[in-house]
Amino acid sequence: MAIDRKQLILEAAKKSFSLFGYKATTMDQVAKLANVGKGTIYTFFKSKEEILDEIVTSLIRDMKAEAGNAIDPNSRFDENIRRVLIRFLEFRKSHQLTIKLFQEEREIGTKAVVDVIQRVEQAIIDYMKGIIQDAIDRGEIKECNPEITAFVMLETYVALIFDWEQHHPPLDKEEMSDLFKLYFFEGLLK
Amino acid sequence: MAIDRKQLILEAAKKSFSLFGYKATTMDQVAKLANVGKGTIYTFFKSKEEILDEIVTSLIRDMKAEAGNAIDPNSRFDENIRRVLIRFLEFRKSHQLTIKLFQEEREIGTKAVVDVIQRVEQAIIDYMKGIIQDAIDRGEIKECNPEITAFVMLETYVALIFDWEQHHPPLDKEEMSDLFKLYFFEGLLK
DNA sequence: AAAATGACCAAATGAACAAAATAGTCATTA
DNA sequence: TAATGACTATTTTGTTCATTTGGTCATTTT
Repeated sequence: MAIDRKQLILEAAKKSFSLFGYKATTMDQVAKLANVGKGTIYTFFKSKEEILDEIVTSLIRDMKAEAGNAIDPNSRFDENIRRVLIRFLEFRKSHQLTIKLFQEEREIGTKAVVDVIQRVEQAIIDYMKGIIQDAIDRGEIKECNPEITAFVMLETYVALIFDWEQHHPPLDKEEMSDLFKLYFFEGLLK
Repeated sequence: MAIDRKQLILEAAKKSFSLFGYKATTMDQVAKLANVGKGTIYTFFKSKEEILDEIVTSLIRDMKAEAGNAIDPNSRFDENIRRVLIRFLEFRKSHQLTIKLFQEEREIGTKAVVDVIQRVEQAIIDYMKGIIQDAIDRGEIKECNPEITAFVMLETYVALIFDWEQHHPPLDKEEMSDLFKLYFFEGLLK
């Protein structure tokens, strides 16, 4: 069987995006890395952006799979949702591609990258939304808007992990977990 | 009595910063607006940045005063802290100077402006910290780290007001209030 | 004498232009 | 028929240089 050129291109692009970022990756470079002519790329993809889109689509698939593994049917809802969130953010922290893309979004703001990050974030929120809706249906938590709830939880986690550390000593996993439990599940009121 | 030249300069600078931003304001412009020679400015201030610092210091004083007015001794803690937060963010939304400065921070990232915004944010957190510590002392809420709690509350509010609206219909005050109560005070668990 | 001033300067900025690089096309090739 | 890389229109980058700017200080005004 002949080599799967499309796959070669996707892998080359992913490697280059991870190493140099989206903007700094040239199509010539991708062609060379994939050992194909540049024209070949355009028989599989409409544009550079479409390559990124396809890569991110499979990235989202991987993230969801990882998040699924984090769920333990024997644990309570609040335990599970915290584990899912941690998985998502650790995925993001441990994969070179996501690190580079988030960095490029903040520092350069390349349009295609901003769009794609938005998709990743929405995918996380949609995933959590499902879990939250289930918990409501099962009567484990109070009625609430699942989308807003997922949004607020994600924003809070991101703030605690990325922004708090800008001016304070970082929080360890244990502390994070306790804070989350206190703020979102038990509430501050005595 | 002679005109207070220092005050004239501060007012001229504040007006210009509000209208054009910090970077786009020139010292010649401030001098002209204040009807003083440029050299005079430097008998009162060491640098352009020092003018901004002094303006923001008094801005923080005003914000704290406004926040203080929002506190009603007859209301419960959670009602009060929500009102204080709303006051802070409305202050920020309704004063031309803060609008311009936050915009310049995001869009240009002028160093002096980034520093000054950080000071404003820390001032809000410190103020809330005090209120939270009081509530803990009075036994109204559970033990918690007041600084982290203030930080998370501010981040959440900002996310709901500024980020949520990017891709969703805005939340009205009533909804915001209910969400805040649910997430932070009562908790999601049944 | 003290306070105020604006001409002046070194450094920063940005407009304008040239050169290089790049995404995407298409006639040719294998 | 699938693959290719030379080619092109458009962006991006690098460079130059006139203008602008924050800040100083010798001079003027009070």
